[in-house]
Amino acid sequence: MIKLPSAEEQWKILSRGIVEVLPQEDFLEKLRSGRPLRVKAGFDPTAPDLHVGHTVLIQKLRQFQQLGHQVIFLIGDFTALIGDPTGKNETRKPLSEDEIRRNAETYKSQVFKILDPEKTEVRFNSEWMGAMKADDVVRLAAKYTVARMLERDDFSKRYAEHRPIAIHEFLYPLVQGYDSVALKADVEVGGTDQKFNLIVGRELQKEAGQAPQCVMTVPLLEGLDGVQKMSKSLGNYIGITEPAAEIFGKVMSTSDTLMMRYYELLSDVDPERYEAVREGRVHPKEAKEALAVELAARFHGADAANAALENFRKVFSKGEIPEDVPEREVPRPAGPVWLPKFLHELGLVGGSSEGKRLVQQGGLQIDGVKAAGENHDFGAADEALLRAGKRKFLRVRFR
RNA sequence: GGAGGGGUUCCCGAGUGGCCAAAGGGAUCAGACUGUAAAUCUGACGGCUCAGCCUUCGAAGGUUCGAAUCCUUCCCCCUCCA
Repeated sequence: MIKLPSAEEQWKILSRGIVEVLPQEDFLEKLRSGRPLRVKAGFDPTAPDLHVGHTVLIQKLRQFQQLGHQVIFLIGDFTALIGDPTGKNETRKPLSEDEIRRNAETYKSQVFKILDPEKTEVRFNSEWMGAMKADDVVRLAAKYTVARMLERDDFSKRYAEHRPIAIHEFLYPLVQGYDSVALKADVEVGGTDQKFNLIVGRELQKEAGQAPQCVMTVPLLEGLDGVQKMSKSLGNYIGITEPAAEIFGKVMSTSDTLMMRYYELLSDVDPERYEAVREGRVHPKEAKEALAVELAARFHGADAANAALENFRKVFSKGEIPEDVPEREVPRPAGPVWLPKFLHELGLVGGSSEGKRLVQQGGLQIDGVKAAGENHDFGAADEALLRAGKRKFLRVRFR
């Protein structure tokens, strides 16, 4: 049996960066009991590509895990089968079982970059939900009232605005809550948007004669635009499977304000350093680079992260050419080429109109010189280095 | 079942017969400025063999010299009443 640190020590670690724990006293009591807690977090297998926004929660789970608690990684395959009706988005197509299984696998491989697979209990809620008969579902539905459902912010808002709420949307919180019953969860962690669903779990556990779980919420991470929450569909995310250089570049492109937020929610730096950054005692550029290295290293290792840093400095700080410029061989043109088309053929732009625009606006450099016109004669040169916009490089070799 | 509102270019959203590839905003891209920051400014922003041509305004037909705008049918979304 692992000896757990004192409740107070644990609290110090676990309370960092969270929004709230309900009820707090109860949570401390559970920590004091000294037994490993069953800590549940649910994931929807619809989006197999994790981004760093998801990792806020996963990092929290890791803390629990490192303290000796039992983390339960719940994959909501049953819920995914029904299809997710989240608010404004149009109803998603239900996934096939095969897709779900594949997604779940991808999920696991990504999550286990952070969590210890040996110590994580992976479960699927189809295990118990799939076995339910219609009458079981009715019984489950009977445990909650419409009025209480409408307490959910999202529902009440839509109800007030006369926007539709489909009946099955009511089932989501219920199913999620029932998962806690099935798993006998002591704690459930989720994003703030999950608060209502997490609380439903408490109610259902009480009904089932269990001690209700504590509910811990973590903030939703803002995406790269700094306003909306990070999500794949908004394209404002940093994916954890992205190449180190991409992760690095994306972190560097954040505003200073957003960087602070990322420090708060994603970084593992020690408290002194964190304070120094927060108080502006570290130059923002330097702080940002450090964060970019930290995140790139988390998913790709220190070597890749340092390489990304060096390459970044080289290209953007010193204006040099990156290490790994992709190359293409093309037949030597007979005379001057029309650049818009040429760029399109090389895949540097989406179409010749776009290429034309790029050239006109001075966004194209050939061997470090801004292209003067739409036609260019490469003459007898054996190769040329093209730079389209800020980040796209290509070396063409003529043969 | 009844009544009403609506589907416009990536998104929001103007546009009710020609001056409409379609206002405005957002997003995006490029340039300037920088710390590849943010903010700001400038420009671009359907496609193409690019002073021209082709394809767009839910779909298909029709009226007209001419339609996103008018008519017909159809599809889809939403609200209210029951």
